[in-house]
Amino acid sequence: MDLDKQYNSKDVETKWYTLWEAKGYFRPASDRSQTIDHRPQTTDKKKAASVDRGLSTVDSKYVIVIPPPNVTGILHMGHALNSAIQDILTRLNRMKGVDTLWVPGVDHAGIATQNVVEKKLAKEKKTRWDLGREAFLKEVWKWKNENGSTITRQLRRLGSSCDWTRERFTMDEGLSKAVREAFVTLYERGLIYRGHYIINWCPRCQTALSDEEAAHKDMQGGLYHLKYPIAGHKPPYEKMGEDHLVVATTRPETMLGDTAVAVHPDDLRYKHLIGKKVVLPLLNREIPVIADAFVDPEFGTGIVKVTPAHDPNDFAMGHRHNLEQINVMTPDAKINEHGGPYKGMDRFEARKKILQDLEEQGLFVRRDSHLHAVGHCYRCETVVEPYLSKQWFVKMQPLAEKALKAHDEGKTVFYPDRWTKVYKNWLTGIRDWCISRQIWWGHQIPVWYCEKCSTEYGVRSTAKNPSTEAPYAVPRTPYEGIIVSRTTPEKCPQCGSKELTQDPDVLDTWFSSWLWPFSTLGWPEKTEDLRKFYPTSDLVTAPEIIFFWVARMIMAGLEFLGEVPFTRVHIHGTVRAASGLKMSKSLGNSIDPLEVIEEMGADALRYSLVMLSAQDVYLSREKFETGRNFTTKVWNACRFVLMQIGDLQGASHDPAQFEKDKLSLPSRWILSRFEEKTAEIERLLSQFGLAQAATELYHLVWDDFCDWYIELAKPMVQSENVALKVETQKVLFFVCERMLRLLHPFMPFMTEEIWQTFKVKAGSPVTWPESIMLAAWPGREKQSFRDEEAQKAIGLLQDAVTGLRDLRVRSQIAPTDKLTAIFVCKEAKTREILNTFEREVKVLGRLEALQCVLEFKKTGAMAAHSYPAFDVFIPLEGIRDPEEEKKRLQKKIQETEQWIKNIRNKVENPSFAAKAPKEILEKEKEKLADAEKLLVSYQNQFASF
RNA sequence: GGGCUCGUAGCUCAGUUGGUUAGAGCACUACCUUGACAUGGUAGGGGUCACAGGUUCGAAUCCUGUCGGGCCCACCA
Repeated sequence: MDLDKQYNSKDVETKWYTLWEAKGYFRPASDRSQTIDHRPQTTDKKKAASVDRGLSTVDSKYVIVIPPPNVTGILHMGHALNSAIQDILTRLNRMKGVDTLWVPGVDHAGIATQNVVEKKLAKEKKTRWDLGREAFLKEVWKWKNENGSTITRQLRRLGSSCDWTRERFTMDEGLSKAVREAFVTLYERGLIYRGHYIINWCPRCQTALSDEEAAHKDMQGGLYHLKYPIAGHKPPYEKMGEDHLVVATTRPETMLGDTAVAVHPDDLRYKHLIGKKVVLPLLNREIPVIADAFVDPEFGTGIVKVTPAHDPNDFAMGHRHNLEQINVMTPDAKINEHGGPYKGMDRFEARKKILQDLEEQGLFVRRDSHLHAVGHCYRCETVVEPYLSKQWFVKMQPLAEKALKAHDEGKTVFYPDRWTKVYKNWLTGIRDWCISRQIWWGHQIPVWYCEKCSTEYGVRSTAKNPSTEAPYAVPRTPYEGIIVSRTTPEKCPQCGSKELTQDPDVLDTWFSSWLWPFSTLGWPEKTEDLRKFYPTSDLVTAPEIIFFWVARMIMAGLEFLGEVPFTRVHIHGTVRAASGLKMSKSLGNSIDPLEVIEEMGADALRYSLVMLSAQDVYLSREKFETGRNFTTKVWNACRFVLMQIGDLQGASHDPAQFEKDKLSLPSRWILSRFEEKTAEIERLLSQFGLAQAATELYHLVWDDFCDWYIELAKPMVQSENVALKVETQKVLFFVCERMLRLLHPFMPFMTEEIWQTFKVKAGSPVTWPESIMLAAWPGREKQSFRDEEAQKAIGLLQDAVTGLRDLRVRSQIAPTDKLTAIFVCKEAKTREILNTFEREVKVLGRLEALQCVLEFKKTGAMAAHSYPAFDVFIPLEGIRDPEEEKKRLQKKIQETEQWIKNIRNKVENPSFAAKAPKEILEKEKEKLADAEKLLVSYQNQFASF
């Protein structure tokens, strides 16, 4: 019945998690056949009526949206923090009796997963092309089935109480259906188009990426200045603007695709050259000099080489001037047949060779060191290439407008608020979303091309000038020869041909993730879950995911269901290594959450993380010790309580069992303290202040409960006064049980383990829920124990005891020596209180006897400690170092005088009296009185030397 | 270039809408293996709240500027 001396996190965690899941506690209450009574039970009906049972919100629901982790992922600290926060919110609401749902799952992580499997194949010297699409996909599924549940298994280790019966995967049948529905719906609404544009291309993954997937990093690179001869001139080229122009570029290899050179139309230096031709070196192609306002005359020479197929700006310029687009690269970033002699070279190899060749021809001017942002593939870190290709896009502006409107109507709220701006800015300047990926693992685009009436994927042949497919000129009717369909079509509706080919590309993984809040609930079917749980309540995620996911989910929710998918968005900090860098495996600075769980337990991990999460979390191993020590403290405190209460009959968690006025002061105090802090914690939690709430709880448990109440209770439970003894046992039990419930969302495992023992202890006739998970959250109960008087009294007691302890240390009196102390207090009230606490002060201050007197003259060797309300003296064999003592007192006197001066200045300032609130004024006056009393005490002491 | 954020004890950070003599954890010093707990207890030392102005009776907190970190966004080659 009692708890083991040491907490065994491993066994306890497995035991309870298995049971919780088996019993269906993770499922929403409305799903379970038996109704669970969340109310604390009481045997006294009359008193019960006065207690708020926390049932008022039973009709409401709480649904949290979890970011689906990547199927290839393993749990890292970011997940751990994210899941800990979500689990706290979930457990909290469940305890409040709210119908609570948390749907878990993973996304298929198209590129990442495909990379993993391709790497595996590479070991057997095979590529996906060797296998073919179908066989390759089989391999990926095989891999997924074998390895894809790692992360969800790890989430369980953390204690995440998600409803695993509803677990989803973005490639599930249902979610795939949702993806098709979304695609086709958007297409029908004219919000999806296919176009020939510059996109971010990863040469290693060989696929297009969205703008968000190309992470820009500042890199020190070169800005190369090159000479382009003006047509008709011969080397040497020495007169800039007459026989040649100088252009600057960071990517010299793209010059192979140059189709113009541009200057600003008003740039007088070059006006005469507009319309003339220059000769593209190495390839000896004549290209025109054009005028375009995009060119910044201030930058470099004011002349830009224009490569429409390899740079988004040049692409736009190319459109304005009807320039040819010459793609000089193959999908794996080698120079293609348009690159003449450089064909077959890798882009960086070609760069070197080109610079070398230019140098030989006297066309290389110089290289400047240049810091610029270079895009990198977020999955493999390869430098992405702006690349011209035909891709599918979602037209974002109409979607973004809805999201912005919803936000203005107050339908979405960010915590903390500053992220609102980030969100809105992104939406305001949003660009179209490239959703097609040239990989195989994912949702294949539900578009079919008729082999008869459309050649080569339909539109490509008709698009000689891609400008006819500008993003905001989307045809209202489907492209001819293109079939966009929710189901696999059998024949072409135009010509009846059965020779149909599905678009080989798949959709961006986020195109399935952005549907998550409703696709997981069954959409597009009109399911019961969807009706009941949509829209959801909260989303908890990290800032880096706002664009990828949060904003897009909001847009999707509004577009497909007409409602925001969640109202509150909680953005927590990023987890970083102590060095400030992002934690990542490749940097070797990561701390594996599972190792921490093994070593210290999941509860310690969770508590530490949450306490640190007020801002970005900078982690080092030692930081987990705080949580570990705290869990140990809780364990031991509960162990003590269990030992003390023995076989107490009728131990109950019913607040109605106590009559405030009849309790001892310490009990009144701890009950008051708990009530006060519980309200505070409730307040903090309601505004997502989890870190602050965890800190409050930490101090409540450690400082108030363990350091003071338990110490005060020790003499009381050993008292011969049976009534006092039993009362104290009951309060210990009551407070401790309540503490466990407050702690449960933060440290689920240990609290359950202890609580079950408590439950056994409580015995009949009190009935308890089966698990602490189903017990009531104490935050909403009626306030009935607030007790100013007790708080004041215990404050005095704490001063008295602390003062005595201080005296002992300062006077070097052995802790075991019993002493007699004299308390001098002017006020009868204070004397009365100290007298009441005689027993407690004696025990905690290790006294043999104590006296409370009105006045006292120090005689002989005595040490003293002063408080505004009283002085305390103890006899002393001999003062160790009188000079030290004198100095100390002098310092104290000085400090106090300064203090008094400060308050005087304040209080006696007429403006203060006129303008400050009365409360503050009163407080200041009290302070002044206290300070003056203190000063007198110090001066008296000093005088006695 | 734009935006956000931070600068408080040796270290990591709390500090609500301005109002106790600015707090905690770790580290440090001294004492304590006391029957819940040494992953502990008691007591103590340690801070011009980055800097300079301003608003105010009153500023760590609000405003302006400066310096110094970090992050995000951005198509200037």
